Amino acid sequence: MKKLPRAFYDRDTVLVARELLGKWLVLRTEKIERIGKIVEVEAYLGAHDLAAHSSKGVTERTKIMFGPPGHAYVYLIYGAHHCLNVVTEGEGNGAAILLRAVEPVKNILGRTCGPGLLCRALEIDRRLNAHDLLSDDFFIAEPEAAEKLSIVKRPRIGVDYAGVWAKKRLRYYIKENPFVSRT
DNA sequence: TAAAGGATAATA
DNA sequence: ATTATCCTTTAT
Repeated sequence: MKKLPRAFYDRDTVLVARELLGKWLVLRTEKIERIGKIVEVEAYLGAHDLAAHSSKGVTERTKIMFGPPGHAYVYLIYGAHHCLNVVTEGEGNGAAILLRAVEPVKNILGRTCGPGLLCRALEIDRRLNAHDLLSDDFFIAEPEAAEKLSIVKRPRIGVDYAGVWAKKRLRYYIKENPFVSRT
């Protein structure tokens, strides 16, 4: 299992988002290793993207998005659910990719369709905020057997307030994969 | 379709 | 200190 290098994240966010599909999200705790295959993501392009948290500038919460690429940005939404993002591009850009769904590969609890459930299934919470994805207990890896993927582009979800940005097709998922949250 | 839930950021 | 807001889920 090959861990993705820092350089993988330090590129155009849309490109990284598309290439993240089919990769393995690996999370190790003391006793157990959980693996989920990424099947659905959304790209958040940075401070100019009104749908992204970083569009409001650097704050206590969003400063991780402006940090170096290859880090996890985990936040609590609606007081009840966690969302996992991956920081991309260079420092100061504020770009990130939201992981919306994974397909269970190993030791996954329950359903994983949707950002909140994904985090619940992998037992992700704010303790993993700002975690380095090049660490040994939480990272993204190249799958052992690369498969050919059909990728579908769709508008993002839950961002109607973002004006023209709400219509941009920055959500990507693997075609006909039963684990994507909505089609 | 609407309410829940808690942290966050803006206002004071 | 108080309030509006929120990249969702679940239940009615």
